[in-house]
Amino acid sequence: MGRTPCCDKNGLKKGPWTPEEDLKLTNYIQIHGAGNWRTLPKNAGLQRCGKSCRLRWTNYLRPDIKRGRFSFEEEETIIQLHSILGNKWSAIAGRLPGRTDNEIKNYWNTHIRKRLLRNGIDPVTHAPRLDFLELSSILGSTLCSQSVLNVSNLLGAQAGLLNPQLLILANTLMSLKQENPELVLQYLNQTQLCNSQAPIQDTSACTTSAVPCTSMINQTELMQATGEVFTSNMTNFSCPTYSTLTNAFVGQPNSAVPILSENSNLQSLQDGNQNCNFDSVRSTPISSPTPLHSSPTYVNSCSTNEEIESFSSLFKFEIPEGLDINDFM
DNA sequence: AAGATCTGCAACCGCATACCA
DNA sequence: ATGGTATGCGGTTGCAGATCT
Repeated sequence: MGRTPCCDKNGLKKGPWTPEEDLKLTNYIQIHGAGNWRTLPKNAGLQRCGKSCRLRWTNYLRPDIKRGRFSFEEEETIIQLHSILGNKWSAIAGRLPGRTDNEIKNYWNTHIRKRLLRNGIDPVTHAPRLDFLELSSILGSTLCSQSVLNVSNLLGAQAGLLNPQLLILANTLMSLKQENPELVLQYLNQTQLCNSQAPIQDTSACTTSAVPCTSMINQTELMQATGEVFTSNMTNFSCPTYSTLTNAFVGQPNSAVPILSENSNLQSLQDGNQNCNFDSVRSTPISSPTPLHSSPTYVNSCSTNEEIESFSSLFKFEIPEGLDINDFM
């Protein structure tokens, strides 16, 4: 139907609201009630368009608006609702008393979306991202196999479809294993990185299928352990804590490295690895219809607890049953 | 210390839909 | 049925403050 008359007519103010304008709008609505936004600004003595007034009232001045940070419960609710409703912010806001659609939208774009991305979850589909599955598969098949293969050869022509740095990462792990297989195997056994019940030496359990080997791999720890190696090979991929590698491969030879829960992972990261940057490894989500760089903000470092927490659970998704990794190769 | 870059959020823009004459 | 207006909604922008180099 007909287009809304543009708000920016002559004499109408735009931009941030002043306290005086807020007061005028609030006073008017308290007396006359909200509604009839077209005539409201004139009646309230405001040089604003009705649209601007409505937005200001619904998103900021309304007395029932809950200000402040979102609680954990609210955040979980938003994620769940978004997985069902998509970007229906008003519908989501309807289930979160005191929160506006604009506030939820902003919070999604600035916090939740980035956290999901860091966790390897596509914020559009809420499914694990394909490139992370690929990396997981590469790492699993690489580390669990006795034979030394070039990952690019392993993937053949499909390798070009992956983030090149994923290939570098996998190749680096293979190089590490080639240079010092005993340490790698020892570490793999300690961390049960290969999900086989048998020791790594019995590689048949792993080489038959990459998927079982990579399910629920604690890859955060793997990343920590190999971070120093990456530093030498990758300019943008560095974990500055040298002790991490030595602790993992040299220290505590008799004590099994614990399989970390999310919380303990968080603690270990907080203790010494806060500056790890994995973003260079992450590629534009293949499964996402919208390019990553379309977002006005894009994380490029991990420095907050929230990010560290998210980071610690990286790769800890389960590969769905029935998913044939060969479909991607 | 200062400039560059990043981040979060309020506000705007334009399209879609509802409503009404 | 048609067309004009009001309102709702989602995407995007701009800016101030924070952080980084």
